[in-house]
Amino acid sequence: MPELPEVEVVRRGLERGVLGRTVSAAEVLHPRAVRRHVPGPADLTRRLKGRTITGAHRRGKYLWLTLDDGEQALVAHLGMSGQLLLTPPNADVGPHLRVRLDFADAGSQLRFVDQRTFGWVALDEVVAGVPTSAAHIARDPLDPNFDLASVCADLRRRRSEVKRALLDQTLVSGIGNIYADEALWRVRLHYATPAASLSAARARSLIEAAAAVMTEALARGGTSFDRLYVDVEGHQGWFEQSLNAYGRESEPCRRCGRLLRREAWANRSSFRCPQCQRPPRTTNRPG
DNA sequence: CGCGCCTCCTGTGTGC
DNA sequence: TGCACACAGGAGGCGC
Repeated sequence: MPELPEVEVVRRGLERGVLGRTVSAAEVLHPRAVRRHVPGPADLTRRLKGRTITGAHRRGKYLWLTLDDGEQALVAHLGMSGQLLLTPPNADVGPHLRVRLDFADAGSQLRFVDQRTFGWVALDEVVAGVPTSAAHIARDPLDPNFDLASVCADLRRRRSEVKRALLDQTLVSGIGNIYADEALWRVRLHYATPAASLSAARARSLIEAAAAVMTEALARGGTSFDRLYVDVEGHQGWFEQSLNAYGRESEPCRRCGRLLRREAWANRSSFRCPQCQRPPRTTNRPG
């Protein structure tokens, strides 16, 4: 499941692998993969042909390649299982290839491969440095212009559980289920704690913990928990072994030794330590 | 309008 | 062994 660190690894790979290269042809093999490109697959491939890639950018989990016309970008969201791979042109094609870009230099191909097709690619107009499809996405904690104080203030105004707020990409972007659970474990917070009940210091430490764990994950090449995340060369990341909460059901907490629990939450799973991350006190008490 | 539930999708694992 | 079903979840859409 690609979250910020995994998407950043892919972005860096693309920066090394496709900058300055000119698209000679594009093919869409599954229409669902370009559903966010409203004019349709034919329009996408026609407009990509002949364009040179000038930059590789990211905000949260959104990734985009700017083009030499100065106004358009090829935007990609990897969803659950999307991969952007640079492969030799004659490399085997698996069952999940959705979009393919050939380059005029006849070097590597850029392939969008996606088993579950929650991901997508689209050509989008860039406004104020951000594609329109990502305009609603908040800055992420690794953005130089990330405003920590402002995000903490917004977090404390939320009338929802803290984990729900962490996962809201319009509040702070880049955090998914894995790094949300890791950040909550680091600051000993239960996922159901009301966001509005956090002190300013606690809110700040939580966002800082999310930033720290994602920075550490990036340094290890990301988390390849379900083997669906790989970099542009097909290599896995190595942060899974450093996870303290996610995926560690019935394993001992690395702080206190109690066995971690997996609990159903919002149609998903949450992992927590029953000792370090106690449930919030119920708020609907008389008086 | 804020909040939270539902849905999209397919490979993998499990239980009967 | 084969079938049925639960599970994984990012995020847009929609209902309250």
